[in-house]
Amino acid sequence: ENIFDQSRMAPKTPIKNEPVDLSKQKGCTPERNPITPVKIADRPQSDPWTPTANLKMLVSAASPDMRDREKKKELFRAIENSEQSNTPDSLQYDMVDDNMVDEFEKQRPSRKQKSLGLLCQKFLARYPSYPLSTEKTTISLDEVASILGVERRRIYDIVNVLESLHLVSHVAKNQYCWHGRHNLSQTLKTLQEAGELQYGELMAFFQHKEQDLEYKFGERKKDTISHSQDRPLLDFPEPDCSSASASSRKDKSLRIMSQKFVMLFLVSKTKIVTLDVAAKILIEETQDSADHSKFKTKVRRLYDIANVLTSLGLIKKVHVTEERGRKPAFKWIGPVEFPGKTDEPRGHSPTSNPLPGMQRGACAPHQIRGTGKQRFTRHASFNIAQPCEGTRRKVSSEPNSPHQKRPDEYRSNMINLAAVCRQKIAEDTRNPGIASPLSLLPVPGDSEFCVNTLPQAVFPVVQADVPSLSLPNGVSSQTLHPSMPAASKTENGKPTLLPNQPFLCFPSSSLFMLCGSLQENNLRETLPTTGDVGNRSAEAPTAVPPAACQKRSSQRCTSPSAPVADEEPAAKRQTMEESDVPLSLVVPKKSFESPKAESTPGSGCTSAVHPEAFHLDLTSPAAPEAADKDSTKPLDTQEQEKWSQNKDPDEPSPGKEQISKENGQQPFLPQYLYVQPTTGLSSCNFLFSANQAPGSISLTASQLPSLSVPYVMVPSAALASFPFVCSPTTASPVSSVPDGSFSAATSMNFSMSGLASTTPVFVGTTAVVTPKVSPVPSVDSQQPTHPTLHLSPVLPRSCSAVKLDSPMCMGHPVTLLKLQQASSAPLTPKNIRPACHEAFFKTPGSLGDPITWKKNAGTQTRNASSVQRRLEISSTSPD
DNA sequence: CGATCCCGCCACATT
DNA sequence: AATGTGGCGGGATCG
Repeated sequence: ENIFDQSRMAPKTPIKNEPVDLSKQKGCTPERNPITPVKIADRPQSDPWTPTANLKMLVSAASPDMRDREKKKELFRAIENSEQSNTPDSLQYDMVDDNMVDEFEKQRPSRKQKSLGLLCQKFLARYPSYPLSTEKTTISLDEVASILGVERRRIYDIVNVLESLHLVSHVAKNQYCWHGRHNLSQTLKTLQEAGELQYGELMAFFQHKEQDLEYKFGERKKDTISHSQDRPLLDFPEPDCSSASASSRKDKSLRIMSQKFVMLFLVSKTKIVTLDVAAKILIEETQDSADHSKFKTKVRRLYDIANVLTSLGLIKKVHVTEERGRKPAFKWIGPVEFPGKTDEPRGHSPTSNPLPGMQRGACAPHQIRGTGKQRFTRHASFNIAQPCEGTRRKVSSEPNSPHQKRPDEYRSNMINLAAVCRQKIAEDTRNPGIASPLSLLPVPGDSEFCVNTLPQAVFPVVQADVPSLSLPNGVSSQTLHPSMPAASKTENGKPTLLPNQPFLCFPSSSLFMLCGSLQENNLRETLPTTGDVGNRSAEAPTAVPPAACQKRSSQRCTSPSAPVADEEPAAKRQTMEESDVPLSLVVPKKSFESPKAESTPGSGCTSAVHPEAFHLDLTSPAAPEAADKDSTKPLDTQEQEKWSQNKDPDEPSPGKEQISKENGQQPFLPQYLYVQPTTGLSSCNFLFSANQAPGSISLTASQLPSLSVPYVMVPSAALASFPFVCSPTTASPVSSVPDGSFSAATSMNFSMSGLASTTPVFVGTTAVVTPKVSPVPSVDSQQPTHPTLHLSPVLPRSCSAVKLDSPMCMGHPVTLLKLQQASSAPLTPKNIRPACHEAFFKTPGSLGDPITWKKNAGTQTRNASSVQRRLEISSTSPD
């Protein structure tokens, strides 16, 4: 049989004719069933191979057995080489459709025949573009490799790129899960948004300016952007399955590069990206270091990626002739607008319908959508209930599967929030500047999130915030993690203050805290971006809303409405102008409407900001708590939408106003917003701290990555139990370093004490906690310290400390302390699931591993908090 | 001769 | 240690 295949394949037209078997592994079952390929019907026949489906099927059926791939491989090769010439016949059969003129060419295994692009086509031919939601298709690397007659290494190249677009996910060793293109549009949208943030300016710049500038710019960006870019993968929220494993590892540069590359296209106005430009932009690395070899290597990789993307029909090769001559380039031929989902053939897809609730501002929709990608499924806190989660959900939902998609969603939500928050803050702040990168600390209840959520993913978005600049991804990500732990629940805590450090304590039921400092560092860079944004916003009021929103959103999500947009840009500009200005947060009342506020229109968000002493009182202690949540999903959903949309400026909430006022009063002092959630969001509360007074500025100056730790998000549920304490960077004496600049970035500390009932969580932006930081503040500030998260175990046993260093990140050191009660037992992320809610904190296992850390955190979070319940509900209900 | 990019060594991660 | 992943760059081919 094998031979048979091979022979067929061999002759295959050089082009895509070769038949590929598609069917094959659709079954979830590990074992392959020779099932008839249902897919055939399903799949869009786009594939040239279709005609040969029968053969394919046969082949596929046979294939399973072929374990002896090695043997096969050899055979294949031998066969191919020798036989190709010999057995063109087979081709002929299949070939019918096209006669490739050059059939002859194929004769020898010319290099082309072995090209990655061709291989990828074969690979893609095996799976339906739009698999039925019900069926899961697993891909066995070995199998595929053997069937296609290539080494695994090549399959990795393909899969990695596909994975970056979420067409597949890494399920387990040697196992990938085929998702198809259902979520492609979402993914692209997300990438576009992220791309806008990260590369928007850049691309604009390039496009406009051309090479000359490029160089300069390039250098510049290196400073600013480069660091941020690299690090974190740009993951984005992904719909479904996320492979758990993936993230931690090295860089997976191919994946990241792939995403970045795609971003460039999406951001590009012309939709054409030249290789060299892409390579330059994508070269992260050390700024100056030997570019040449690197460049070369980068280009090689880009070719690899381009081949796969070409096979996907997303780009095509073109040449751009410039003054200098013609340069190789690729043109995006895939979907450009992602209002909804482009790809989905089926209506069923969740996304297809915008939520009823969301219509409103352009922004909202898009955001939602973005979120949507993830699909509302998950985020308990937000509860986006989506009826439809359909496809992706399944995957994610699987109890078993280690990976969860949720995280993504969660992330996306987070992101949205962050964006919103930032905006507000930014707006509020005098320095419009913007945004400093936010670090989000989600403290999700679900371990899953943690797991899935890779820092990267979330962060990227976050990073995005920082518009033009690069955000230190790592930082952000790191931050998140820490947050997680924080999330752990404590029971109520009473607000406690720390004597020395400025902390905020709140007893809160569930709430989200966002502590952020805004920095303007990168103003310059931002400028360009800003301009673009502004323009864009103006241009596309509605249609583009999403994109536009995001773009600007990064910092501020302004409402779609033009006016708003204008404002923001203006702010930014100002900021730029006033680089020096300390970041004070000024909260514009109207603008300020916090997302939460929106969310809780009725409920009333209470926002309390106390600049003084950083002390926050949460009046709303009561926070209705999560309880509400349980009750209403629908609401939640809406709320969610709102959330996502929250950008919309429209709804100012009183609370906001107050906050703004307060902020206004003391710009310098850290500001916090606390919003109580009402229904949908109910559980989430947000605190924004805009502290960083002057310091922030310094940062800018310092060049540090712009990161400030702007916000901390805590999942309400998680928080609910514990008291949260935040210390704004600024305040910290230690870090006091004049430059708070760095300090800001510095660190966030979270400590969770596992007091019996209540665990206080401290979040401090200041480096204070971290020894390193404190000691040499100034220095640190100067240098980008590695952003590190330190989790110091407060309690000997129960506590686990994790340190995360992200080289990338500039230094926000974060200290996290988790205290857990003894009770907690380490949980495996996988296990996580519902069952062990309690265990969350425990994980001890890998201290070092951030991921692990996250997981743990996630777990922790999970307690029975309302959030969880929601999640469960949500997940289930759809099912 | 420059553009492409296959091939597979080898390092690092996971099991 | 074995095996899975995947970075990386030499050098072969293509055009």
